[in-house]
Amino acid sequence: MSDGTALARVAVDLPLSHLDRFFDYTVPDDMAANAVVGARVRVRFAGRACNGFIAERPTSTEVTGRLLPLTKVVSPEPVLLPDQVRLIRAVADHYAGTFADVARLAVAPRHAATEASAAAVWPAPMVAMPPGGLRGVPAGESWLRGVESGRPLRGFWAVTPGWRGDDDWRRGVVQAVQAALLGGKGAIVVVPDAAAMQAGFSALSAALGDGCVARLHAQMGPARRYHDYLALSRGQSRVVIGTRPAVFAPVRDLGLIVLVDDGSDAYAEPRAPYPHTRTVAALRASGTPGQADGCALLLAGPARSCEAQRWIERGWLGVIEDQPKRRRGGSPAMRSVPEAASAAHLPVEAAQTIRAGLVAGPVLVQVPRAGYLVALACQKCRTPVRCPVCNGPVAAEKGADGGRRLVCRWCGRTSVGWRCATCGGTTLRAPVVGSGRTAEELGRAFPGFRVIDSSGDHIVETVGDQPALVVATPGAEPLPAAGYSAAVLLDADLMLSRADMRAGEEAVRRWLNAVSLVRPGQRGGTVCIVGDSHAPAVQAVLRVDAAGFAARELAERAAAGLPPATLFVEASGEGAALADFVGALDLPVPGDWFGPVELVLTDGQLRGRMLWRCDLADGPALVAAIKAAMAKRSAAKAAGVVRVQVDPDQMG
DNA sequence: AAAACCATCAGT
DNA sequence: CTGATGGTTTTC
Repeated sequence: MSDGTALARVAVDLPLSHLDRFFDYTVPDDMAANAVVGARVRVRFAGRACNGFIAERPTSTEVTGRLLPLTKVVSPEPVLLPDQVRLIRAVADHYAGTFADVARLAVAPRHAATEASAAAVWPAPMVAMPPGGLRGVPAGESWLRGVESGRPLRGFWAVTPGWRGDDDWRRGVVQAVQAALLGGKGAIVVVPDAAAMQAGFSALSAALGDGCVARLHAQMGPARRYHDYLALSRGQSRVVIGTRPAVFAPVRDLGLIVLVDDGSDAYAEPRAPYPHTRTVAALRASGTPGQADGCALLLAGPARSCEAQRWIERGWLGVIEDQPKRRRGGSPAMRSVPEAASAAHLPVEAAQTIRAGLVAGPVLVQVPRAGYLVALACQKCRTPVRCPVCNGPVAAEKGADGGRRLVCRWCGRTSVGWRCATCGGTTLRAPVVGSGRTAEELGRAFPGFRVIDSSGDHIVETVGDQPALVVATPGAEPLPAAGYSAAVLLDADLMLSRADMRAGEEAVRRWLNAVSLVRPGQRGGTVCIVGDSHAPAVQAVLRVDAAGFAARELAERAAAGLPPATLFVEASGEGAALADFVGALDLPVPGDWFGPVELVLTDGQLRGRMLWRCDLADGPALVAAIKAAMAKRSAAKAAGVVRVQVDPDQMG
């Protein structure tokens, strides 16, 4: 139908997956000026008032019946660009989710007061590309020139791990953004956390000028977040740095997406449909044939995820990295020592590394996050269990006979038949120990030095150049003013023995991120890994060979039929609902399915979990079938909730 | 939640 | 054949 009536195609905010499409409304004359693409509207849908966005302004409609008019244009602000509409649709389709769910992740919530006050001045960025960064790396310079001339190049920048002042990932990111700006386009930089956002923001502001870089981060507060979001959608700012939501940012004429440390678990969105930032970035950079242009994509970091490796091996990403010689020279000197014979107490060589490092500056000691280490205490009176000989902390180990025995982490002596010295109790409890205790222990071993403890809820952001012992969990390492003189990476074997498909990849990533903060070997920087040097992950760090490790890991995953070489889809829910869902499923492709793999009791209810696996090529068909089954259930108003996750983070 | 749709059936 | 009725499907 095409009779000249003004029309609006609306993405209505509905929770039902069988209604996951656009609906056409007429635009009353008095709303014609405000009803722009991307505007928030109110509409009547099935008798009730709903929120929505105008996704298109079509000139004709397929709908044969009578159209309802828009109820109201909430605001003429175009907060959803056509480019985002396509991206949100593509992400929803990839994850068997709905447009409405993805839109909720993509669009900053409205803050009316901010919208009205508006008119902040965003100066135009200045561009004068500094040396170093990508320009100091083979293939980097030509990559930058390509982006500058508007080509949608995709690259993986393997950042050499070692302290180089501000010439770290930030320098290359600034250059890449400048290349996009020189090409007349905008840029998005996505980082894992708020600390990295601030670090990157400072670097970008210093290079481009104060006040021209927008930030997007869920914890910024509604007013600030909407303020910066509007600056982008209005075209006042062309550059944004932020966490997960930034990958959806309304940047006009997008020329580049940069994703820093793509292996970080912070990129796994915890809300439905659980999109991964790396996948969203790839979808956005790829564009839609015939509809949307793609843009350049740069993944950057010292580590290499299996997914990145897969893209590299398929030629989808080009590698930008130092020659091996420069990579070695730019990295700290590496060594490893086996864990002390008994348990996790500090080996002599690690203590030497710390002592030598403390002469020249701060020393980083990386300890696994609380939850991996277990310290024992008396169940009754909570008194920590101590070694009867040296009063050191004690760990429980399995003895040769299979029975439990206690081993001192200081002196290594074993004991059996423990009895609490305070209350006489004989039952042990195993509370989780954080880095606090380790900091305390290390402080005692190196008296006279300042001890800085950074983890969890007490993260220390920076540390000066004076000698200090810095104990930190992965991701919580304070940024050093002049680099760490040394680092000790504790409990490598423990990190690698986690029951997680990604244990190795994740350990290498965390270690290389720590190594990146240590001065190069030429300037005395030393790193000591405490763990089995035969483990491939430890070898990868010793040889600064993230690429070799990723290639090996990817081959192993492919051989085992694990992601990213295959596609997994997980469905979980209460037993009857899950069974109903499985019944509604019409599997179109060959593949395996497992399940219900697990029946766990959650507050008295049976919860089932089911996994499907198929070749990547069959992925779209499997996902479409899963979506169809969900639509069937939602249309039939079926009872119970089934949660579907495509590419789940944990495979169990 | 409301409207539109559709099959069925009693009353012509 | 028509119009009333009630359950099902659609929803612009």
